[in-house]
Amino acid sequence: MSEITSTAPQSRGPTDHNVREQILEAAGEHFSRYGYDKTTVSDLAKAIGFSKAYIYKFFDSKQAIGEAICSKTLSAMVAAVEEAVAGASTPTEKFRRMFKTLTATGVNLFFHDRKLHDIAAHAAGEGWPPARAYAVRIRQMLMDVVREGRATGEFERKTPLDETVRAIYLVVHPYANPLLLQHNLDLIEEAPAQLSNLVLRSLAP
Amino acid sequence: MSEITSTAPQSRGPTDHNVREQILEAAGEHFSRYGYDKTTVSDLAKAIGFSKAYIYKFFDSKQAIGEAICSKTLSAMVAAVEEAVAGASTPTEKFRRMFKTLTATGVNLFFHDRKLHDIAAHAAGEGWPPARAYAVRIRQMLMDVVREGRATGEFERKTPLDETVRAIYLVVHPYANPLLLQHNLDLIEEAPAQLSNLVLRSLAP
DNA sequence: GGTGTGACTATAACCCAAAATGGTCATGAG
DNA sequence: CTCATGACCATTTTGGGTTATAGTCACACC
Repeated sequence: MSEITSTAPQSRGPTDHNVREQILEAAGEHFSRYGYDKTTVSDLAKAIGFSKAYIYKFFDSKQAIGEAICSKTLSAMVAAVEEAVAGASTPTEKFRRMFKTLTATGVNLFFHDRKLHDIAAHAAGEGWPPARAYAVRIRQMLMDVVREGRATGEFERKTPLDETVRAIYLVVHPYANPLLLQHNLDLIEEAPAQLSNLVLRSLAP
Repeated sequence: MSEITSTAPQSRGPTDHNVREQILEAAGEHFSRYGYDKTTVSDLAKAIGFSKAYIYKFFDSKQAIGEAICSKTLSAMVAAVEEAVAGASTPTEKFRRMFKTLTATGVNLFFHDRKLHDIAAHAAGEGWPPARAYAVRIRQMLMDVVREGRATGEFERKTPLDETVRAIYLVVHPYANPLLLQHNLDLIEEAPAQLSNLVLRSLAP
């Protein structure tokens, strides 16, 4: 599972370096336990036995570290969704599972790793590259499913593909985006199924 | 334009009373100009020339005043949407206008009366009665439109009415709810039209 | 009864100096 | 040359003492 390839993840120093990984490991631990704000760069430095200054040989800023961690989190969610989709046979079922898994993993993150969720929500709100990349990835997956459904004749083909995908993404967005998801928790029980049905009705040939 | 009838709007003292209206007038002015938090109950008292204690003869709490103002705001939005819908001939067009006007008035509130928008967003987040009543009202309007569309044969009739309406409401929700709308401002240009198209496709007989 | 208030309390908001933090850089060790 | 840091600065964040605010109540006037 590779991190989400973001636009310009510019990091200083060698991209693969033992220390860089140590930093990320410590950051993952600290951010998850104490949160992004309550973790200082010095904390991370101490955790790996180096000085704070050395951290900045590998990352442009604290935010860059946050983005890397966020990237990992979102990649894990994408992986979970991909796995769920892979296990379905028809495009219809793929879409259902995609929506369901998307919200389920999001909710799971919210309740079981709140601190990491907060980072993801912040990233979504601020348009951090990993959040953008995540959104692009979701749209891609949607497009794949719709394409396949059109190929098999399961979905209608009149509406321009791009328009269809954009609209479906807009439906999914409030549940895929951590920032919005946390305001929709009271709808989580019903929303994925009901919206899946609506979307699939709109896709009927 | 009457305020949104909320569940248990319990207010003290006589429901129609000159002073009560004075309070609401002053509150509308102050909340809109300085915001809910920056307005004190004493400010309102001073504005109408009474003591703070007297305010509490008419309202249970500061929040109760806030709810009343919020109710007015949301009622105005509903009225705007109702007017737009009334001007359309077909259910299809009614739905389009409803969605469009809903987001337009919401965005307008956000940009032109930010302080009142903040109250509405807070109300939505906290589940204040006026916000709930507003949501119910929107769902009612949706149901009216869908019903009419089914009656004229413009919309499909297989899916249970209630399910259809719930799903459509879930689509509209992120743009009707002030709390969510403010996080979707970058989608405002495209969302109403594209989502309207998707919903209408799903309603096709 | 209806109208109206000053005095009171418990809690939340505010303020600001002191401490902590993000980030840089010149320099040293090997 | 690479690896690594302490000293340093500008901005934030924090602690906690003080003030302001929401809400109540007993009472006064008509």
